[in-house]
Amino acid sequence: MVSRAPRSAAARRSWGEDDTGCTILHVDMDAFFVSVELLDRPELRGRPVIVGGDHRGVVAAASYEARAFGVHSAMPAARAKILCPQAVVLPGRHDRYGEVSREVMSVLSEVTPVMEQVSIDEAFLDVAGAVRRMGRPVEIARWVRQEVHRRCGVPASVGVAASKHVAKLASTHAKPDGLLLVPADATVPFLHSLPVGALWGVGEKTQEALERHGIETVAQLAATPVTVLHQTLGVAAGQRLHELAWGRDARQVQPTRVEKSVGTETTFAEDVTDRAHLEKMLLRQAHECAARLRAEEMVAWTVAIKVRHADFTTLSRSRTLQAPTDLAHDINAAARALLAGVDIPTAGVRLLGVRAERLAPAATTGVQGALDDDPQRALAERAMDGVRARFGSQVVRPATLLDNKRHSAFNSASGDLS
DNA sequence: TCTGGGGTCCTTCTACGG
DNA sequence: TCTGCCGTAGAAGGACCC
Repeated sequence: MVSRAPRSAAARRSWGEDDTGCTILHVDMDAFFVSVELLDRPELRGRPVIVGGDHRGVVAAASYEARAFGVHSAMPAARAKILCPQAVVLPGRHDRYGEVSREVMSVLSEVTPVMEQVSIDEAFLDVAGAVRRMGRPVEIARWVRQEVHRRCGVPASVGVAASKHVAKLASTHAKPDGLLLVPADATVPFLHSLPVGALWGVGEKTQEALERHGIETVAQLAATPVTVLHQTLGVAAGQRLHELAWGRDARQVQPTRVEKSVGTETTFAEDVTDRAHLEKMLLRQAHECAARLRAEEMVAWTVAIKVRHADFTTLSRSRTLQAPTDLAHDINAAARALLAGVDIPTAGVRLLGVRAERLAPAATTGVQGALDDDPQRALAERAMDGVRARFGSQVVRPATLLDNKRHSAFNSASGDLS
């Protein structure tokens, strides 16, 4: 996928050869979804290719040929088609991307168990324990790039540095298909060569706030008194950015991550004004959340809904349950009660979502389905998991979600229920 | 141009109990 | 009994990441 962080051409140069202490590798796949598509459809190589971007959608990934026309990820599909009308637009095959991602992560896990997968297409490695076996960090980075390409068929860029933040920025500036080492003693000069928007945590709004204070580069940010940053961005964000601007980042590579919420949301093909229609979607989403909770053997204490109006104003409502649950019945009941307290605007609802929050392990919490006084319901939902696992996710569903000529809740990924 | 879907983290506001 | 203060927790919203 295309990083949205700005890059600096000046930073894409040699910063030195000494990788002493640079044990953090950030491995980032180049235009990952497009790379996988080209792997399966080599005849598209050299052409502008866009993945995603259907009706009301945005671009998920763009080939470098498409990027030459100004196309980038998160760009509305309509805009991308105007900029590059000759692009080949593909719908996206997330199962396939997941398959290749697992192959890539398998290669990385041969280097070290101290690996933190950040997303489908990137991971951090702390190679301190692998140096004796595999060589210096830069040699390991070269091995990673070569083996990922040889075994998985997709290009990877690697950043090598003394901290996660700088390794991440290094891989960004190594793209496409490159390797960039930022030696420990080059950390501050490297950072200070970048625009402020390159820093992790500086998006559009933060950048605007900083620019109002005349801060456009990391060097200017570093020179700004931290108290000014506290006032401008809040204490936490101001402190964090000031530390990052001086190359101070003590975060460790964390091999195990604990999930804090699971959710699903759907943008309707057309804005919806019918409350019954919305409730039907909530039920579908509650079942999806619950199935994922059970698959991960977690229960949730809090249920939240998200409602985006046609004019893009977005509101959320949440409720903490009397007891944690992994049942769609409980999640749906809470979500439906929350939706009941929300006015449906005459222009309609664009997006609806359900999220299960404050997760806890089911085994140690041990209160599954406590809200539900019907034990048969829990058995039924678990039986549905078994059937889906064996015959596919579409074979069993609540009766209220069964298709008919007017309502086909499961028919469209974009959530067109009518 | 018109804005997905999956998440995390932080700030602000409010309610509540001592 | 009422009011003010303080700490804490929950809710809501916003910004950010990929």
